[in-house]
Amino acid sequence: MNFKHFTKVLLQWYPQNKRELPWRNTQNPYIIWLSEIILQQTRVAQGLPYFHNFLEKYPTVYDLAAAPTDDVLRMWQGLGYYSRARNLHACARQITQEFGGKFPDRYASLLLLKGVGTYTAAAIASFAYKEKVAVVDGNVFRVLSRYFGMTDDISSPDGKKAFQSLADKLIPKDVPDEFNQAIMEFGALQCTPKNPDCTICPLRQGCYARQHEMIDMLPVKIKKVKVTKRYFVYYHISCGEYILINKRDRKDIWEGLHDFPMEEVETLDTFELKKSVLMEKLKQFDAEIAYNPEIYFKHILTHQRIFSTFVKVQIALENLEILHQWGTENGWMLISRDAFENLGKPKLIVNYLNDKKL
DNA sequence: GTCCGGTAAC
DNA sequence: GTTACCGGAC
Repeated sequence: MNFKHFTKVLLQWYPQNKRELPWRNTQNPYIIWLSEIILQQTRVAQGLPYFHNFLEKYPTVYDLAAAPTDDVLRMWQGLGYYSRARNLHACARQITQEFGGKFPDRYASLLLLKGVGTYTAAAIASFAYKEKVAVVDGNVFRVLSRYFGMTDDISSPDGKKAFQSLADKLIPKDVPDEFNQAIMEFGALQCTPKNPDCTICPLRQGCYARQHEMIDMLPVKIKKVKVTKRYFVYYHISCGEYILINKRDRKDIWEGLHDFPMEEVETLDTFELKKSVLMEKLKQFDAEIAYNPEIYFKHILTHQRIFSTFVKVQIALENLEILHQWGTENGWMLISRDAFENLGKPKLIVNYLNDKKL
């Protein structure tokens, strides 16, 4: 395994490259805790002035606990994620009221604190008490996934566990605090999210991502696209050998593909043919209409779930000319079945035409 | 405009 | 298990 090499290089790299930051070189849990809460979701440069302001105004956890919540929130102004400030304050009161003013000194007990999750508990436990528990933050995901070629999804709980497990195997028992600082600093300064300079990387030998040209693909983070539901009512309007079709335009799915005239509705449950604007217009034609609301197609895209029904309209041949005119006015085309066959269509339409559900 | 990121609440 | 929370960098 490369474990030994990885850890050795990191521990060697860190003292030569680390930034001098005010919360390093202290084992005061209050200072470490304060800095870690501020640094959650926040870059060092942005958090630094807040850290100084807080420590000046609240030198001890008692000062912070005694402050009005409004003051704490005012101090936090501009830093974002304001639940952190509320939790910071609640945690300070927790410490003074439930823990006699003394921070818990073990990972498991630190997790009981408001606003302290696995990362922050590990950071405090290792930095203040040298407990051998690995921090896993965004930097650690990146460094480990790239060096070891770990493709687990970091946005899933299982993926997070896999990284925690690996980090816990890597962390040395003699200098767990140094290791935690080193791997995060390495991620922040050397193994950066974008354009890392691998030519000067001390871990380039043995780096999986570099050897496999996967720097830009790691870590794997599966985007949680929110799936929206949409409801389409399609009108399959034919006249002899001709059908009325629609070319889909920009700013929506299936740009440039062909489908039918349609109406998008809020939900199919309450859709009624007699309320349809299109049906109203179709009344001018001599037509035969078939619609079964029981039958619908479900179509799944990455970010959309489409439910659609089809209204079949057969128009008398003598209406061909006026149908063509009406279609043109609406930006549709009246073309032969054969011609439609040769146009690109969404899978949903193809499924319908193939009678998948009808 | 897109990406980034710990925790708690849902 | 999934989502809301915020501001800054690019």
